[in-house]
Amino acid sequence: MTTRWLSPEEQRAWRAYIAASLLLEDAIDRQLQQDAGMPHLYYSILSVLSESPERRLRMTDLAERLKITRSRLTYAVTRLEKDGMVRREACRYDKRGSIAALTDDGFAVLDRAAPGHVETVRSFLFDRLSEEQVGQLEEISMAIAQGLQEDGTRPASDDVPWRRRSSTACS
Amino acid sequence: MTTRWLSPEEQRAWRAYIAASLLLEDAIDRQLQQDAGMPHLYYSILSVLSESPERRLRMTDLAERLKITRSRLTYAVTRLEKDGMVRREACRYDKRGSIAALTDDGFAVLDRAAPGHVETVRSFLFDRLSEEQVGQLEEISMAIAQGLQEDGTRPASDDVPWRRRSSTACS
DNA sequence: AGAGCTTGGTTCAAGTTTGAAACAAACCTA
DNA sequence: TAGGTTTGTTTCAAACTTGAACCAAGCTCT
Repeated sequence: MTTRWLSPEEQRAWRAYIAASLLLEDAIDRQLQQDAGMPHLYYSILSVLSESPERRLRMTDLAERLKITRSRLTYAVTRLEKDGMVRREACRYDKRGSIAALTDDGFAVLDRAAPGHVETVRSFLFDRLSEEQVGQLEEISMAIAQGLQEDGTRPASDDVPWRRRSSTACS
Repeated sequence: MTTRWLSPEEQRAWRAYIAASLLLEDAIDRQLQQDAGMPHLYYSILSVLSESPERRLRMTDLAERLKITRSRLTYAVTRLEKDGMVRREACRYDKRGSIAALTDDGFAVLDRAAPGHVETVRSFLFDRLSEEQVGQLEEISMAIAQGLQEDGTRPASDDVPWRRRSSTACS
């Protein structure tokens, strides 16, 4: 089967996209590292927890929401716990389970960092896009995410990467 | 000054975008790691080099094109050199300079991996988007990247003799 | 010419991510 | 109910990234 190479338009879109996502993540990471002493992912963990019932969530659910591996989450939560932003609790329904709970300190840090973070996202992203483009970005992102989440086991070819499923993500 | 929080639409777009970019990079990294034994960035390095005149580029130019730090590039090129995909050469115009050159082995690896990579990008990205959306994605990405690059610290004028334009292919 | 600034690139330590392997609890099922 | 499988989480080593510090070579100005 002969390769369907990218058209010039696709080529341009792909390169622009790669560049933009690298630069944006970078800028956000830098800002949060500066102002909150943690990378974007860690901030997102606090953020998701803060919106969850009782400000706590099971590790697996948290990983699922954030679209990251369990192992990566374990490391991150360990660090956040060390810093007193999060506390681990046992799950009483399932003794295997572990629950991450946002501490008051964690909430305070989040609260302090939020305005700066939003400002950054706004100035680097939304201030540059028209209202229409915001809608387009959402649709495009949803389409991409959907394709990557739909349940593993694809027909035939087994060297195609698969991905875990879940609903929507975080800040 | 009171924070301009994200509107519900912006919120949704942001979260969808974060999820999509994480998932996509992840899928691509996994595919390339599988099929070419290297992460996406490393593949991109080979790809950019392969399209450069004489298949070589100065470290700084390479870093600039890829939107990564010099330090990160140094590490990556060291690894690629160890694997024989890239060779470092001295720059004769500027004795400080170091040039990364793609080896024949590197080119061969790139050549073998390219179809699978393109197929992945296509199936996870372009197959899910309409032609219109591809255009939108490019415009949105350009807008974002532009804002993040015109970032003070870089004087616009550049008369360096060995600076050149890139052509086509998929990084 | 040479002091002092800038640029190109690497180095180093600390932090993060990855994927596979290890464990333990929960869930079957014969 | 023992044995096997699946599920939730952590652990470990190896790979990668970060940012600051460093060094050498070019540049500027006097």
